[in-house]
Amino acid sequence: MAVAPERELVNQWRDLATCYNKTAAALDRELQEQHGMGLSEFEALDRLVESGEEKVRMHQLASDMYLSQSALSRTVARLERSGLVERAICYDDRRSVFVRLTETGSVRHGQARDTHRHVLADHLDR
Amino acid sequence: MAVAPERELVNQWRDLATCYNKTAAALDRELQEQHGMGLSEFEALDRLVESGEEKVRMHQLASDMYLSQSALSRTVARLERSGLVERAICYDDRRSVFVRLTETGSVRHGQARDTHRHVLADHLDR
DNA sequence: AGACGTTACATGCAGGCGCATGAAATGCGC
DNA sequence: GCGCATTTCATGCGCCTGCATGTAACGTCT
Repeated sequence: MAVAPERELVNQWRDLATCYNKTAAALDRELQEQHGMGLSEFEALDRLVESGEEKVRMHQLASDMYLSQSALSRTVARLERSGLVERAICYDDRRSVFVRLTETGSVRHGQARDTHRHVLADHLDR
Repeated sequence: MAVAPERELVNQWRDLATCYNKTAAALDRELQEQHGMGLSEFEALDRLVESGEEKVRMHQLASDMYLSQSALSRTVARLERSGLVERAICYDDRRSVFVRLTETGSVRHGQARDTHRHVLADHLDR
């Protein structure tokens, strides 16, 4: 009688893992094929747009993402290389780096957003 | 009125991603530190034990895991290198490979299992 | 001002993953 | 039995990740 909750816990974990991995894989595939960007890139863009701010510090961006600091640094580097984002010096605190959405970044995000939401609707049931 | 469900969907996805990544990271860290094995290794062992069978085909093992076929192949290779598992030829179908738990594999799984369940209890609420 | 601990990013490195491919065994149609 | 598509697993390759570390800027204490 004390073993049932444990099985329940494991099943819950497996469902979580399966659902996450399937959804993440689908998102990454669709975003890559249709918009030439990976999942982390899109998620970073999405946070950036959503913040409402014109430019956001790396650290702040990292804070509400699951990515590590180093992974975010490289993600932003990829976005910059693609021209979707620009880095700018923060004069208040010269250690920090501002990340700013470019014009094309805004457009590309808008397009990718539809794909993103659509895949989510397909894989997450309410 | 038609935008609220969309936000809800995105929030659901973010919660899922955050929960999964935090849990997976904790599992991997604890299993690595305390038992010298990664998360995929443990999950594979767990499926193996749970099957009840003495030996299981690779393909069957892969079927109820989120891992790709190539990733599973390497995971089993690592387990074999650590002596927790053995590969055996399947004489019915010589393309297939049986995976069999070793004595030490069984012991190590039993130990790691406690860590695994404990971490799950910490990170998943019912 | 000078020294020291802290914070914010970038980067070398090792390791895991998925995709595409390779190699071997199987099954199917003729 | 022969050829050809299919299945099953292994592996080369490129990419991404986290950890540990390096570098520069900041803050504090004296």
